[in-house]
Amino acid sequence: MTANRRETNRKFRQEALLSAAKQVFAAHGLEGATIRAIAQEAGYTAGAVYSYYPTKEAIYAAILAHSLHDLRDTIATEAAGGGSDEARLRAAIRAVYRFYRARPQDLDLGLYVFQGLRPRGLGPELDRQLNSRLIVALQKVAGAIARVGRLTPLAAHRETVAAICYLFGTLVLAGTGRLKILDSEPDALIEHYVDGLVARLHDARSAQTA
Amino acid sequence: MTANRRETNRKFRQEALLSAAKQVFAAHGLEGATIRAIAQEAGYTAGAVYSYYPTKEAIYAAILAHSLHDLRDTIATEAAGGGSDEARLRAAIRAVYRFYRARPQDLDLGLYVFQGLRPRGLGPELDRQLNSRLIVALQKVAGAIARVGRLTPLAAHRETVAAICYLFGTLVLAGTGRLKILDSEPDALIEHYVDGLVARLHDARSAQTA
Amino acid sequence: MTANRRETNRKFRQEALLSAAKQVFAAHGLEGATIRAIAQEAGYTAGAVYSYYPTKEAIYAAILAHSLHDLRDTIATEAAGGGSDEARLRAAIRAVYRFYRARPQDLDLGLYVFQGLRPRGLGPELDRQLNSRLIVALQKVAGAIARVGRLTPLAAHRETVAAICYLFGTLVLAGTGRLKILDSEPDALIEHYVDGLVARLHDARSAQTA
Amino acid sequence: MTANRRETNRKFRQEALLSAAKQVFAAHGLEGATIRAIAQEAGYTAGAVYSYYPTKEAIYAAILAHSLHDLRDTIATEAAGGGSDEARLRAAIRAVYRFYRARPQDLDLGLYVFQGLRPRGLGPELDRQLNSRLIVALQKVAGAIARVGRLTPLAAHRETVAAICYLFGTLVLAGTGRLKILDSEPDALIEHYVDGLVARLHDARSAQTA
DNA sequence: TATGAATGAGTCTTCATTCAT
DNA sequence: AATGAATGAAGACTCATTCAT
Repeated sequence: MTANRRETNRKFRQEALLSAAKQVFAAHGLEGATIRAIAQEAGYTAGAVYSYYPTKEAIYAAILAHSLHDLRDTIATEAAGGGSDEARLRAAIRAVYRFYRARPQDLDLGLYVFQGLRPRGLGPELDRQLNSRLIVALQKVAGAIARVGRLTPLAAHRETVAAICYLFGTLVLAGTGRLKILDSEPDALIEHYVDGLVARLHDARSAQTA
Repeated sequence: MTANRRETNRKFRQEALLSAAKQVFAAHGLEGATIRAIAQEAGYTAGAVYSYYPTKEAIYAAILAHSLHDLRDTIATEAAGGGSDEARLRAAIRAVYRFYRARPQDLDLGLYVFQGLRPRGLGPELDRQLNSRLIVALQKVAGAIARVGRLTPLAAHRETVAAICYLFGTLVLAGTGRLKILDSEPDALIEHYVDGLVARLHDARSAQTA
Repeated sequence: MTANRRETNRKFRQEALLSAAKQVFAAHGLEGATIRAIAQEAGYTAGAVYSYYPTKEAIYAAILAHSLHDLRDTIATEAAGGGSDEARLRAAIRAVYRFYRARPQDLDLGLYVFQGLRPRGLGPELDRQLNSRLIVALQKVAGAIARVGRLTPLAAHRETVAAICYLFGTLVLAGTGRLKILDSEPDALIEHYVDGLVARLHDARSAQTA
Repeated sequence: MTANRRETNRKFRQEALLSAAKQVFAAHGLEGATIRAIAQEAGYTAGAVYSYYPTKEAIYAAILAHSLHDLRDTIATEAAGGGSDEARLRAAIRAVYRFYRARPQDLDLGLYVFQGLRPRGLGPELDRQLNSRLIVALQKVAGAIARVGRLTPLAAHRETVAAICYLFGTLVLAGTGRLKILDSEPDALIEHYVDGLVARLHDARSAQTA
């Protein structure tokens, strides 16, 4: 039991550290997120951080994993609510959108990790983990799309991917300030897209029925 | 004349340096693109770089400016070809897509510069330049969309922005390897989107005529 | 207690570093006093220095502050000894003289900091500190002069400033080796001046009495 | 003759360069006086400077030599004017004072060169040259003092050195801004000193006569 | 003589990381 | 588990100086 308690404590502090890291990251950006800053935010010394994470990259990885976990939860929660399939579809897409809109750093991090900026050492293991989580998260959306449009899994998948592309494109452009220049609101763009998508799905269903 | 020759030589070396910078940037990412690495790639000493660019940021700016310039040219060329409005519209969208698909670093840079990672000092001047170029580039697309769908400028603008979102989202996801995991081809996604867009525009036109 | 011990240790090493800095400064001049050289002299790596002083200028400031502190102490001690007002006056002037004669680098630093060579960033804060200390130190001298000569504060002040001019002039010329060329001993010059000053003050007193 | 003309031209440009150096030095301080800045001020490229001076230190040396030359001229001119010995004495001292007051950089340089800040390579040769010039310059003052006070050469020399100490001390303290803090005007201090000196010399003369 | 290109040593500073305590 | 001291490699940038032209 004592060992258990210790383990629990450890986990707890590890989480606290992660939380601090997120805050620093959000406040100072990826580059400004030094180990020292993170430690300080958590009330520790730089050295102490290494009791919990072997490497700075490991912290990034943990944040990212956390983020994806949260994303899955969010989708599950929001898309699980009662209502029609259509309502759940709308909810699922909106959930993803709002999630990243509210946590732009998570988007940055996700892109950062797999982009040219990639820090070495994150390696394929994390990559696989991320991918599986991503797929699981998307399955919800794909399922909803399939049901609303009575599409084959393949067609539903394609439509889902398209939606994801649009979604992330909107998020990125909004996050980089380009949308403002184009005098456009990301929320409206998303709603517009979802409306179009639903309409298309209904059409597909009608065509099929006919 | 000698002065002229010298100036030419200088420009040439400046370009060579930029080229080296692009390569380093492509190979090692933005963070790995140290002045030393760039200089070495170009066969110079670090100090020599400063004869051509006063600052590391200036190099980034130059690359970005270059990229935007090329983009404009590409669009102009590809979308100017004869053919129907529809053909030109397709050409314009494809041009943007192919451009960034072929030069993923340019996409990175464009996003990088205005993101959380943003280096200070590039500032509003470059921002404005980028914006104006972006808008000009988009005008081509918007014009084509308006003509094909006989849309009001406002409606055409909205449709254009949506297309851009989709376009960049696809590019980003492709560039970060996500699309592969989702078993999707970016080319197909783009074609699919364009087809849908054109169809929608034709519908709009018909509705209007009726 | 442990914290106390640590703090003490830290202070100690900080002082050791300062001491090293002074030596480097004395041996290689202000320009030669690079962070690396200082660190090396103290047996550290360059990076370690930054645990103790945030900036190179901070080291300069610390040395200067130290110096001024010592100067005040020296004057207080030497001019506080028993004896007549005259004796105390002589003691005070000699104290300043000997102080800087024994630590020529401190004179350099004091001049350096506020001269054309001035490093930026030391700024007004240190300036004010230096000034206040300077004035306090001089007050002792001015007081003695006033008492010996029964002068008004104003007259005493003027005489004090004159003495300071002479004092520092002698120190600078001695320090730069010019006095040797002129075949003169700084000690003798100071004594001579003090003698003259005292005589003048006595005269003033007599005149007043009469 | 052609060789002569060439030589003349060369000297001329060398002087122009020196002039530029002085200006840069005055404007940016000793540290800010880079070869590039000097060259630019003179309308040259950095490389060209090396056609005239083998080293940066050589430029410093040349400026200093120039300065001393000018000083000698100034004294000669101002102290040569008709009038009593006393008038010439006053004129000589004032000349030195005004000279350096008007060209604080020259004072800096003089101190710089022989102080802890000393750049290597200026060497004993220049030192000797400077010394001899200094002595010559002072001889004028010493002569005047001797005549006014009817002093032995030795006594006159001592008085001269004392005057020099006072003079330079005042200049240095004024230049470093200390005098302002002490609420004193350097001009007044000098006048005061000269008055005192002259009075003393008259006394000495009277004593001797009696 | 003058240029302009280039060098190379050096500057301060930052930071992830290690380790004795 | 945590500290605090220290390292060492790296980073951008500067500048006197050299040299082919």
